[in-house]
Amino acid sequence: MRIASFNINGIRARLPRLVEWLEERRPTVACLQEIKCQDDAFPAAEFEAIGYKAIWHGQKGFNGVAILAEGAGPVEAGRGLPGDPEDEQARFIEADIAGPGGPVRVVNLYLPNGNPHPGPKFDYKIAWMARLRARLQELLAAEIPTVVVGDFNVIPEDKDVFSARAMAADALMQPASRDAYRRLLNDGWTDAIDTLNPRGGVWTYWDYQAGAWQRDHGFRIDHLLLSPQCADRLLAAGVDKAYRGREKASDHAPVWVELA
DNA sequence: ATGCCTAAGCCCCTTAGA
Repeated sequence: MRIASFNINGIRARLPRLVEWLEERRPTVACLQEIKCQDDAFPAAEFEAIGYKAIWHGQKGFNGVAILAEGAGPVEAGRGLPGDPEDEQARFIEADIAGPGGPVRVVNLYLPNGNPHPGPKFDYKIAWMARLRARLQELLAAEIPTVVVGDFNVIPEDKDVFSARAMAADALMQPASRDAYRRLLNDGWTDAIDTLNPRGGVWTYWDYQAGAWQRDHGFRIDHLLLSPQCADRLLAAGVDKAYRGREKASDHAPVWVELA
């Protein structure tokens, strides 16, 4: 099965491009971030028409996540990141997906950006990452085959950015952000793209500004983390880079992992 | 040091993104 993740930056503005990608690539599961719409505005019928059932967690104007799956569709297993009842931002949804190798839990997240650093938005990011770690530790302890995907808004190492110097002040690569991401990996999650591209130089995001796409000034912030049960089944992982170059593209490209 | 683009709210500028 192939599980994909795509920060689409507005589902209404991107719908024709998104349908195009789904039909051309046919991922088994497609996790979307930054849908930027309220629940009643989610275009579920358009996805049904091409064979995908969906669950979604939206909010007005910003954020918002969704999981699409072929066949029987996703079975929701939770929405909203546990650990802070005050947090109402729509950034987290979990589902179980039936597969030929047994069910797989898919966690789809849109981690806070955290800029500007320092400041309250950065503090929210780091606190969110601590809550995420706690939730993911529960899933590891349960030994559920799990794939955690999404826009993590963390550049894990200098090899994951076109210029570490240009981005040095950014929240995406502050030591506190990287340490929190490293702690996740140390708990037992496998970063699929990094494992298959250990020398780096793989980008998943290119800014709209300053000709970043034309200059290939990107970085890697969209990640696919595999629990040990899924890491054993890793066949391939990659970036659908060409979609970033199309008309009306998102500033992110889709990423995907293929499991046996 | 700053803006470079883009989407969406709400209503043509502001907020947020990364």
